[in-house]
Amino acid sequence: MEIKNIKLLICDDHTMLSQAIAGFLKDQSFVEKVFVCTNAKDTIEEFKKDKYDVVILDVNMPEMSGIELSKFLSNEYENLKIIMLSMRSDILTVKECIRNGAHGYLLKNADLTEIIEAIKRVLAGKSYFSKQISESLLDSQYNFSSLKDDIFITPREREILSLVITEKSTKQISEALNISENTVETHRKNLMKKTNTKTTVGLVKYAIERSLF
Amino acid sequence: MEIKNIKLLICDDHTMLSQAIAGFLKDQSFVEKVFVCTNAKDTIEEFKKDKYDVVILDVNMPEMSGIELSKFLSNEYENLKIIMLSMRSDILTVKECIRNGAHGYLLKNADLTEIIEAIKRVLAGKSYFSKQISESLLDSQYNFSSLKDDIFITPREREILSLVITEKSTKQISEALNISENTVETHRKNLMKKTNTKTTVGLVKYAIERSLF
DNA sequence: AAAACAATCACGGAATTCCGTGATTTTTAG
DNA sequence: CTAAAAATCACGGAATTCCGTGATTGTTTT
Repeated sequence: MEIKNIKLLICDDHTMLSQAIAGFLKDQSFVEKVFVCTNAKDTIEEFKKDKYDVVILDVNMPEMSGIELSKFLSNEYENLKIIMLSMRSDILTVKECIRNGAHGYLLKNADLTEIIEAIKRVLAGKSYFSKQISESLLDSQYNFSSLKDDIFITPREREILSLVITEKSTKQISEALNISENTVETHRKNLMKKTNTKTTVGLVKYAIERSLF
Repeated sequence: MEIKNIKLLICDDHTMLSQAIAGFLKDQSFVEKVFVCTNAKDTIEEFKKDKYDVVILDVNMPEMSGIELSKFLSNEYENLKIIMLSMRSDILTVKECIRNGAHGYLLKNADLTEIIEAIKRVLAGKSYFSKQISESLLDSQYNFSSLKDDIFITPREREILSLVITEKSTKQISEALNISENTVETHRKNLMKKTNTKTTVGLVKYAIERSLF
């Protein structure tokens, strides 16, 4: 099957990156159109106007993240291929992207030409991951610790975490939520267990890095 | 004065971005050469081999930051023009860049064509800042609070902060750096004062949010 | 209905952070 | 050469986090 007349959409709040990549892709012979968006809303709008074969989505965007957008688009458009773009290489994020419809995952510090490779692969019904990612993914298949990695934070835990990262102490949180300090501590302990961190610092990093708030 | 035969060097650990921008710049008539680096070390090496008119440096890079690199290059090469590239728009960072020799400051979410404008401006001996930045800079001239904002984190403090965010305790840090726990505590206290935070959590947020590491 | 999960609470002790206050020694820049 | 800035250290006490261990009560899910 020959690939041609492909229509692409890139969504990344770093305009400089998306425009530059768009310029690069426009030069490719198999590309018919490249549309650039800087946020999820515009992307959804544009999808109502035209049909696209492949979208390249930044994972971390304000308002609506690329992951949420991916979930939405993959539900709406059956044949659409989705490639995520991210500067983070942690497996949890990658897995979450896959669960939400992504077919490929590219690192921003990968070589630019990987994009071409990725587009061709996903159009051929296969998947594509930056080298570093695919290695980690393979590891995680055989690695025990990666399984318990599949973390689910409960609503209450998330609520407590949100207060933790605003520099509230256990006492302050307990007062804000009208529960005992012991309970708050238990939640914090469980959070640390689930996120596999030892200190509040780790918790904060976990939360911020995957832009939970 | 006409601008032509310009040699550019781009340094950004996000290869995808630097390569894409390089592609864009190569198409410009006034550009003779564009060299791409992904880290400070390679950049310094390359400068020993060839002469450049303008460098575009990412502010946040692992190992040696763009700011440090800027300081080094502006000292070594008198006529070199330096444009910083960053995703953060906080004035403190901008000011620090200026202090360290930068002539321009571009946001990654600015329009790609701004680069052309910036290059032409700095080559003409002027400065260039993304709109959002120049507005903030103007504000800060008249705004009191922005002055006391002028935080200077010393190299040592930065070092300690980097260990703090890797979940190291005061004791562990003191051992790693071979200094007393008291000293580490003092640094932490000073950091919290300077960053206007009350807890380690705040410190971690400060560091991550402006991607200091 | 039983198992699994979520949310709640308790206690005690070790470890760590936080805070004020003050001081000495390098190092750096004018 | 001298200020200024940076890095070093000290002490003591209050506050907070961290950790283990265990338990009760609802609420889903199968």
